[in-house]
Amino acid sequence: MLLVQHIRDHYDQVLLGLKKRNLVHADTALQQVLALDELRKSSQTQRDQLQAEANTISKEIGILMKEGKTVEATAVRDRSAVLKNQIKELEEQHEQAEVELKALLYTLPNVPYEAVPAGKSAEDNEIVLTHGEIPILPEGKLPHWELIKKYDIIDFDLGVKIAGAGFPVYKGKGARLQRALINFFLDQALAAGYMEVQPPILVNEDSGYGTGQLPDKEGQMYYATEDKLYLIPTAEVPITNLYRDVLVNVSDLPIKNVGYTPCFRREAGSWGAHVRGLNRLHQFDKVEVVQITHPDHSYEALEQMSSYVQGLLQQLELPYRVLRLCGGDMGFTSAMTYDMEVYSAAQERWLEVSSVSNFETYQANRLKLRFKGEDKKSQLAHTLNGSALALPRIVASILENNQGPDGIRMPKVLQPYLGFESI
RNA sequence: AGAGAGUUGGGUGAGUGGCUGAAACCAACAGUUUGCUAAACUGUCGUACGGGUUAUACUGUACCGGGGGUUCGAAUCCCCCACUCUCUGCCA
Repeated sequence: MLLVQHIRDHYDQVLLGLKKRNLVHADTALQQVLALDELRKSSQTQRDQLQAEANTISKEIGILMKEGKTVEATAVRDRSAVLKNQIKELEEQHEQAEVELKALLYTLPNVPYEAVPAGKSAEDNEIVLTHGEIPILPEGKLPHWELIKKYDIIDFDLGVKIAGAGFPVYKGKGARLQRALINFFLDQALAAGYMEVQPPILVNEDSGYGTGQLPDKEGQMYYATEDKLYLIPTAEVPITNLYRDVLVNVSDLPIKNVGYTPCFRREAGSWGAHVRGLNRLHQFDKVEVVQITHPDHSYEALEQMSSYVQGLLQQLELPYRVLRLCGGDMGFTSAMTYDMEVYSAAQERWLEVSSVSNFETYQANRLKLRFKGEDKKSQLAHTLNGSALALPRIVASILENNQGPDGIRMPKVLQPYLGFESI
């Protein structure tokens, strides 16, 4: 959530930023934010003054009562009744301004960082770099959804029986590949200085608001109505919310956490072409890294996280490219996002396997995640996160890119985890 | 799931209608003392939103799990909700 103070002080910059996101009514919305804030402040000032008078009167009454001056006390009490009504009115005005202000702020996305390119859609994303050779596959190459059948390692039909479409069952070497990837990713993150956490995979409503899934994205999450809990769409939600309402010491920054969780997405309305096999699922596995940093260092951290993820892809011997998302394609809460895409050689497509973002103070403001600096004042921290990595599309590209007449070769780094060299 | 107890500042914990934004202790911070460390002593020490100021100072209001109510006045009384703990039941 944007800070009103920031909108007030950097109006033009915020406006320009929101326009980069192609937000049509940005100017109107920002003007309205300022107007509501003014109303909020003026009604508070008036209310506080009256309340101060009322408080004084109450004390006087107390003293009069003690002295047994009942008549005088009654007279003062009448004045108090008048004040009470006025206060109530101002209070309502104040509260309404606050509620409307908050509702409006919830509809405003984060302001993009200056380096974010303008643009409307994925077409306009900037390709930062491309790495690795695209393998030339022999005749008869198969897409991964054929390969998993041929080698009987992932079974979608069984998943349909148990849950439904988009809930695959991993079997034999397929299951072991999952486990190997998860362990490999976690071990790598540990080596890079992240602390491992195992968070709940169901979260309450407050957590959904904290990281920005709510309000608005509730349709994308599975919801357990009986207990009012959401299944997490990403470990970002529980891990970042560990720091909701937390005041950390500046010396503790940066905080670096990593966690493996399954992720659940309803993906309502997004099924169609290009979502075969592992390309899009309702349940998938992901290792997520989260950082909480000092505002001065968050973009360094973003670059760090980006190269960290690239390191993983290099070790897995997958050709990839890095995109800097344009204003129109970036997530609601992000100030800048890099997407990592691997090349899946049988589908002949780039597949997004990671998204690394800096949210600056946008989430921290909602979370009330602050740190106490050297000047003893508390200020909002910056939050970042990235997939490191999401499994299904990694599996898809490993299977496709490494297929050969004698089976599917496994990347060297995974072999110690797998206990076999090929499928 | 049933019964009971509880939720107070960074922590422990007092406080049952006005003198309590809140004792005391601990932690933290600053200073004094000290060859260093430690100890001792003194002081500071919640948050949010306003007013005010170049910025401080100063000042108002609110906040004792959340919401509502009673009252001139609520941490304190009443109602609803959430959460925690204990016992019983069930169970990986």
